Amino acid sequence: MRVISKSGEYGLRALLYMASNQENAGYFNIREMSDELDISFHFLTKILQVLTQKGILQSYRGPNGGITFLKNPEDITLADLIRALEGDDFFDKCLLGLPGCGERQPCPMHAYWMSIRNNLKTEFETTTLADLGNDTRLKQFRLIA
Amino acid sequence: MRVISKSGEYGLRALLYMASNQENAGYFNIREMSDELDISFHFLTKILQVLTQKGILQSYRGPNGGITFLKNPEDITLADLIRALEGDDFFDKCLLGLPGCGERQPCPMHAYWMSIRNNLKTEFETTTLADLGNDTRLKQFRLIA
DNA sequence: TTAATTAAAGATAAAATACTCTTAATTATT
DNA sequence: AATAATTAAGAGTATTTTATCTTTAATTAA
Repeated sequence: MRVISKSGEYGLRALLYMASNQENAGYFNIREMSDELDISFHFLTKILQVLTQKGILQSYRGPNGGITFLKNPEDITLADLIRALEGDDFFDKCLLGLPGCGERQPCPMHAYWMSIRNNLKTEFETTTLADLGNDTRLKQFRLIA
Repeated sequence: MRVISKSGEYGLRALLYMASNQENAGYFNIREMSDELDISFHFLTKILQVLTQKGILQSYRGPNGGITFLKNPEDITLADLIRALEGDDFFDKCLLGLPGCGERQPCPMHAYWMSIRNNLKTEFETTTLADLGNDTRLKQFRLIA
């Protein structure tokens, strides 16, 4: 089950990395992060730009510039991040992909899937980056098979 | 959230259709089904072939041929169907897409995601086509916006 | 003024997905 | 035996999505 795209994966990895290296102070240099996380610099830059536009991160140009959190990690939920990178309707799609499926015209899977989807949504909405980042320091951001 | 591919959607729609029209007896003609469900005949044929190879359906060639259930709808779970069409590792993938992520080398999201994933898996493993097909007769297989 | 950085937009490449076409095999009917 | 109706199988094509790269602009520090 591919739940999120590469953009989502990279964004999540980047934010977890940042959340677990907050002592860093100042701005995170994107080039360094992209090296560290083994993500294409330009691709990562674009992803972080989106998160900046969505009000999750804050950027600063010029020497010693970079990015940092605008909202605190305690206030950024997994759902925020995923909605920003995968689209606002992420948690609202019909399992069968039928156009027009909804309360008024439910598809055969509607009620069943909605309940599952809502559980997932709740889970993601109540988990913050801080929750995840806490003991992340010890863990792997890059695993090589 | 796109959980399943078009193949998965089409396969699920087709099986729900069949499960809710069992009085039909005999074999379901694929051409008719593809018309009814508005799915390309050749594409649907291929999907159903996979399900036949996986031992979920049974086919019969020649005049009045078609497909029917090999296993009973009460014995086909959503998980069976999805595994057949999306791959056996559907419920086992790392949220971050990291190679080598597992118990021995967990990624930062591992424990968290595994628990969510397992709930979903259990849900899908305990829901059969019969459960879903029961009152499907009344519902829409094609919704037009 | 220069160098270091992110911003932005567009171009390209690669991969995955979706779909189509053709031919073969099987079966019923005549 | 011949024909027509079907699914099987595999190859081929098209489309879409995802990922990446390139270039230029804007901003800032030194």
